[in-house]
Parts: sequence; structure tokens; C-alpha cells
Amino acid sequence: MGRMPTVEDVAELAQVSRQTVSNVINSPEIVRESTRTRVQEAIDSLGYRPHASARRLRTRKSSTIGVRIDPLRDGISGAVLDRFLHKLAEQADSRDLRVMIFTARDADDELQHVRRLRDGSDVDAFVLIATFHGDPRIEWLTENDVPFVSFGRPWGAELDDPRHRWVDVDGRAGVREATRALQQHGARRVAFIGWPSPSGTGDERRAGWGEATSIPARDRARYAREVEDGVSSGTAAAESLLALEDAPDAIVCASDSLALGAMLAARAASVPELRVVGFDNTPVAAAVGLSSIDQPLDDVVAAALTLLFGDSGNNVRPNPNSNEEPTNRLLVPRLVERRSSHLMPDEITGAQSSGNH
Amino acid sequence: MGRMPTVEDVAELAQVSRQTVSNVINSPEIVRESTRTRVQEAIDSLGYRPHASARRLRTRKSSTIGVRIDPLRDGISGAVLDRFLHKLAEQADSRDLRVMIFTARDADDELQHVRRLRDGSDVDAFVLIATFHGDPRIEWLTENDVPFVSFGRPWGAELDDPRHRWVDVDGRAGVREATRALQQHGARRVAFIGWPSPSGTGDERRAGWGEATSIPARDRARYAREVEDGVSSGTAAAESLLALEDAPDAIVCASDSLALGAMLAARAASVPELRVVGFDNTPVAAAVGLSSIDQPLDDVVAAALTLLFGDSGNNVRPNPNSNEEPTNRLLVPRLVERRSSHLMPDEITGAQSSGNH
DNA sequence: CCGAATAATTTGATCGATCAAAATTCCTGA
DNA sequence: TCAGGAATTTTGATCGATCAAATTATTCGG
Repeated sequence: MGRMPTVEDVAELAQVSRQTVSNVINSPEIVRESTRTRVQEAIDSLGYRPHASARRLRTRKSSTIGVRIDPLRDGISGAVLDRFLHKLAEQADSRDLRVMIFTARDADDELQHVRRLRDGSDVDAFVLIATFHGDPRIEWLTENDVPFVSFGRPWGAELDDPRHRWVDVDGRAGVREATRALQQHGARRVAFIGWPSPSGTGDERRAGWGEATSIPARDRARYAREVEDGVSSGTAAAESLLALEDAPDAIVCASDSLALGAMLAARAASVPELRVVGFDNTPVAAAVGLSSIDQPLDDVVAAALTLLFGDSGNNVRPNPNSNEEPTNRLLVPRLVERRSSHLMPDEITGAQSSGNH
Repeated sequence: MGRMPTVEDVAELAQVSRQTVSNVINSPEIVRESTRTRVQEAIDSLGYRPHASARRLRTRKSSTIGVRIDPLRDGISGAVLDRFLHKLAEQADSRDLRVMIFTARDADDELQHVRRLRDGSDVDAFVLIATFHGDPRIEWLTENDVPFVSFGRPWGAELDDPRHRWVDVDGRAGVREATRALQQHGARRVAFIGWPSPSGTGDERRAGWGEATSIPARDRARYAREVEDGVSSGTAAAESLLALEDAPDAIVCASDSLALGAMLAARAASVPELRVVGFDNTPVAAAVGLSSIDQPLDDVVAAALTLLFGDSGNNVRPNPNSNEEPTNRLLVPRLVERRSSHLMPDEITGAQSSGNH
């Protein structure tokens, strides 16, 4: 494999100077049309491609974003982050941004990596996924002026701190909508299975249920369960709900894992008419016909990139941003209805099983 | 945030030349000890970090590997690639390699990206995941001398072509072991649910079952099903197997999705004693107590990196490699046993439910 | 048809590191 | 004590691009 052509080679072939070649690539509008096409032809004929590192060295920007992918991935729900990552790679590409991944054992380790990648000018900005209560990363990153955006609110901290750009999905609204939908479909007692408090995300989802369920406030505790995420804990929780005197006829869950568990419990207990709704709309949910609350990941990613880089391009916007625009976005999820949230008759009559929002 | 320190700054502080600083970092053994510590102290005190792009420009290597993450991720099994990706990032890090991800619509689009990333010296080598029959990427990459390693055999092509480095897991051996284990646990008729032929991976897995099942050859077709991957098709296939006159008492599946479907079918049909084994040992399998064949991803990744970069370091080994060492590795998976593959009595007597291989 | 203003192109310097080779220092043994 | 060779350190050039400023070409009004 011979040497790759450089600007110099292109310049020579097109009978112009290196800078003009560079201009054709970076600011075509300032080059005369006739020259531009000539240079472009030279570029094409040589198969020239700018050397990424040379460019990054000179421009002092890597046009690369870093993302930590963590090992945990408990249960099915990791799939959301997975989809997020995919969308991120996709949309980054259209802005000519690269995505670099790395792993870390914990938040501190993650910060080590962040520092290394940033100091080495390997990446310009970071995307944090899954923020949590008292997340040390957020403080460190803001203090150290590392550009970043998080998918997840700053739980427990100032929501509108302009130095922290974040995007999140309004789980409360999602669960509220799901609960109402179930009730409109005829459910009389909608229960909830979620995670132990305190859990920012989990508490919000439960709050959404509390706002919409028709169960009187004083009885709500009896109809809510707090368990670790997972299929088997979902099953256990659902069993205990089904054992209640006035058993619920529908359950909204904080995750598809829990919901899948609940479905299994319903089948095992021969209560197929129990309606279940999950959260995250994972592939598994689609596969088993589980209704689920879908996070608009396309929008989440688009918003995240916009907060970091503006409407287009790949220059990191200075932080704090101009006090005009908000530095965060809260997006609304939508319920995807499938068999699991409908009455059996629906299924029998062959009603469509998805998307009729 | 002030300007980052450079070799020059460190050199000045340590009273040496830039090159010595560079040597301390890249070839410490050639620097006198006293000088080395002095320089190291300067590095530490300034928090110096070599500028990645400058280094890449000079050394003409990016120390970066590219991986395509694809959008499909049908069913649960995407989780394997997910874990693979995670391990890859982890082990790459210990060799001081970076991992860059990108997406593509199809194989051709993927090659476009590959070309762009390679020509721009963005990445040195690629990792291909999920090879398939007549995979156009393999030919293109070898023809164009792009260093790569694939997780997956060159289905339908020369296995020992030294220009193609690959790692794969012997699914046939895995399914064979699982089938035998089921029979040792007392199963009399072990059936199989897999994917439609031709599917390299799927056909191998089915062959493993064929080699081990005690069902006579002439009856085997009746006890095997070929369906698209997915929970619901697993359920359907299992139902049809359970409807057989001499219904199987155990089923080995080509994926956890199918296996999960089979478990659901068993519960629905009130045949809880049906033993099921899946493939990939996904988190879902662990969650629902499904026995599954586990791919040794740590070893897969280690082997892949070794094939590309040798035992250590991050210099791409020239291809074809010296005719001494093999350019591929076939690894053996192992069965992780959980409740789903045991007789009910086991469960009742409280036997441990996992890992007692 | 000329000179000012504008457009287009080119030149020289630079980003931050490493390579290759030269220069210096340090040892060793006669 | 000193030559010769090894060990250590320094110097000059370079990787491939873009920035900033200088130069040349073009356009336009009077």
C-alpha cells in the first residue's frame, strides 16, 4: 500500500497551492467555482482524504466524543443504553463527529479516563449516561470545565444550573399516561411495581402512577411494590399483588424486566387477563407483546448533540452557554400499546396490537 | 483552562531536551535513572499528557480500532455483541488502544465508513462482528489490505486463509455438551429449536445437537424446528414440539430468545418439567433461571487482539503473518446450568441453581 | 482606462510530538 | 592518564494539515 496522497499532492495535480486545496475542503464558498471543480477532480482522482490527526493537531479539536459503556447492564434494560449508543454513533456521524468508547469500574475510574482522554486531546466532549443521586462525575466535570452533556437529570442538584447540560425523559409523564390509558381501557385497580427509593428515575415513575391511578391515596401503598430490577423480582412482586384481597387488574412497571416478570406471574397464576405495561420498549417487549413506554431516543440524542455543539457543526459550544437558550431538555415518552395492556376481547377480535397511540 | 503543557515545557522544567522527555515516556530504559526520575517528576508536577494527535501524526499510527455497531439487534441476543464490545473496550485500554464505533446501514455502507476511517488514518484496524455466508466485507478488506479480525468464521470460504484472522466460538461443541448434559440428567428425548438454514452459526449448532441427541437419526427431523430468532417464534416452535405424540422432555435452543419462548410455552402448557437450554447466556437467561451456553468472550477478545497486535503492544502485525502462527482461533463455550435444565426435584430439594458444571 | 475595493490565491509559520543522526558524556582497560 | 567504544543526551527535520498575513487577480465606478 503506497503512501496516502496529501494536500501537497492534490495541489500539484490541480496546479494550485496547498491552502487552496484546504479551502476547497473547509470553506468551498470562498474558492472560485472553476478552481474548485478542478481541485475537486484532483481530490477524487487521487482518492485524497485529509489526515485526521494532522488536522486535529492544527485545529486543536478532535471532533470526537467519549462515552463510557459500563459493565453492569443489569437485566434487559441495558438495551436502552445500547440503542442510545447506536443513535449517538449515527447522529454523530452526520455531524462528522467520531465516537470513542471506554469502560470504567466506577465513577472515579471513569473520571480518570475522562481526564486522560481530555488531556491527551483525544476527545472534545463527553456524554454521560445514567446519572444518579449525588453523582460525583457531574460536579467534577463542571468544576474542571470539561464539556459534557448527560442523559439523565442532575438528581438532587440544581436542575437549571447553566453549566450542566442535560437531556432526560419525563418518566413521570410516561407512567401517568400509561396508567390513564389502562384505566380508559377499563382497568379498575392499576398497581405499580418499581424500584426501592431513593432512585431518581424510579421515584419519578412511581410519582406518575400516584398522580393517575384511581386507587385512593390511603390504599396506594398496598398496591405498590419496590423491588430490585429483574425478571424474577417482577414475578415475585406481581405474585404478591395478585394475592391481595382486591387484586389489581393491571400493573404498570418501572422496567420491561419487571413487566416481563409480572407477565410470567400472571400466566403461572392463570390470570391471563391481567394487563401489564413496561418501560423502555425493549426488543423483548416487542417480542412478547408487552405494552411499554418508549423513550424517544432519537430526540434525546439530537437534543444532547445540540446542547453540546449547537444546531450544526462540531464545535463545542462554550459553557456556560449564552443565557438565552436553556441548557437542558426534558422529553416526553410515549406509550406503545400491545396485547399486554388490552382486554382479552381485544385480542380475540383481532385488534391491531401496536402503535395505536 | 490554560494551555496544556507540552514536551517543551516539561523539558525546560527538568532541564533536559524535548527528546529526552519523549524517551522517558516511550523508551524509559534508555534514559539514565537519575534523569528519568527528574523528568518524571516534571511530568507529574505539570500534569503533562502527550498530545494524542501530534503523536499519531508523527508515528503514523492511530492506535485505534474501529467497530461497527449495527442497528438490528434483533431480540435479546444483541446483548452478546454488547458484552463483546465492553470487553473489547476494556482489553483495548490495557494495551493503550482506543475503540471508535460507527454505524452503517449495510455491508456496503460499512465499507464506505471503513475506507473513510482508514484513509483518514483515524483507525489502524477493524473488528468485524457477526460474519455471514458470502460476507462481502471479508473479501474487500483482505483485498485492500485493511488490517482486521473478525468475530466469526469466514463462512463458506477457506478457513485457513492466512490473510484472514478470525476468532470464533465452537457452537457445535457447545450444543453437543448441552445435549449430553441434559441426557445425563435423565432427559430421554432432547429436541432442538434453531434458525432456518443456511445460517453458518445456526447450522453448526444444530449439527452439535445431531451429534449428541439419543433420538435416532430417522426421527430427528421431527424433533428439530427452524424458525426466525425471537421469543414468540420460540414459543410457537416449542408448542409444536410439545404437541408431538412422543413429546420431547428437553429442548436445546440456538438462542436465549428462543429458549425464553420455549419456557413460556412450557409454563403456558403446564409442562413445567420441560428442560430448556439456551445459547449466549444473556442477562435475561440469568434472570429467569435459564440454563445457557456461555461464550467465553474474554478469551474471544483476547484472542482477537493477539491476532491483530501480537502478544502485547499496539502495533498492527503485518498480514499475512509469519507462516508460523495460526491466524485464527476456535474457542470452546461452556454450559452454565440453572434451574431450567434440571429436574423439578432438584429445584425442590433446594439444589444450587447455577454454575455447577 | 485608472485606481480603489474586493475577491481569490499563495506564502510562511505553526500545531506537538517522534525519528534519525549528531554530539556529548561516561566507562573501561592499557 | 588517555584512546576507544558504549551509553546518554541533544539537534535538526518532519509528519500533514490549517491559520494568519501577504500577495496577486478581478471587478467596478468615474
